[in-house]
Amino acid sequence: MGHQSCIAAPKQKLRKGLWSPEEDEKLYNHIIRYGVGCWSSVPKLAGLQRCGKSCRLRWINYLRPDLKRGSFSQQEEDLIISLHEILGNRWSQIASQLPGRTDNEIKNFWNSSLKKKLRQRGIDPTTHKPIAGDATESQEEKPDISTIISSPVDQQVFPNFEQQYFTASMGFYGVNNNSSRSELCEYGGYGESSSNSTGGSNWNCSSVSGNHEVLNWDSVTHIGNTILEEEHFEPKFAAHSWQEHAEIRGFDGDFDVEFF
DNA sequence: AATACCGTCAACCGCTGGACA
DNA sequence: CTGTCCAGCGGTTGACGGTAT
Repeated sequence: MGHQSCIAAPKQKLRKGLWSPEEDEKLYNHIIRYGVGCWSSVPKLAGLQRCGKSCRLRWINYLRPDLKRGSFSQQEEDLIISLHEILGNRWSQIASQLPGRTDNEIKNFWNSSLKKKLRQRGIDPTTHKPIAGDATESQEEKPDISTIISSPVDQQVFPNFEQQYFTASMGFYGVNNNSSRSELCEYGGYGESSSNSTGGSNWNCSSVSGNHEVLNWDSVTHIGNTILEEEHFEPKFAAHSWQEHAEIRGFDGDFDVEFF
């Protein structure tokens, strides 16, 4: 099962290793002109001796025009840490909350820098809990995470959804514990019309376009109570309201949530 | 000056799950 | 149901540059 990775065609040997500027140019021009389509056909159409997988990676991690370059800001750093506490090593999900950053970039940043920083603060980067024997010091040095994540109780807004979280830097989030994977869903849809749904029991992330963030009301079996209430969102978090959320995000007037 | 060591980052590898025949 | 193809994901590797010895 699964697909074979970058096996060279019998006739021509596929290139590996670092990309040359010429290769970058070919790939970039091809995708700008024709779009991605099927990655496995991209190298042939673009005139590259690379496998489709390599092209895809090069585009996603380096050539994409919307990529943000340069070092991570303090806000991004805090966000990665707080998201990692919730999501673990789900780099792509973490990356989806940081516009212009790739999963690879975040993973590298985590492994080369953030892990070390957390250890220096006496925090286990895996569990995000104080390292044994270093509890006192780490408690003192640990940043006030309530400024990053808090746990609002806005049942009247989302009566069927118990897991709603506010993050000062990200906005308002719910947790989708669909099957074995939990994931964050950003709430919003401000300024949009609202409708309701009764059939579901959990949220699913939808696409985010512009400043319009919407949610899918998805039918899954349960809400991620267990994981987050027990492990992540205990009393240390203060409550925030939707109004507060709106104010922090800088919305004027009414805001609404769109269900579909 | 040489080289050993370390940190960073781009790229690869192997695996998974979805779509489809 | 099974096999194949594909995109996507996370772990790992290797190249490279900077710093220490």
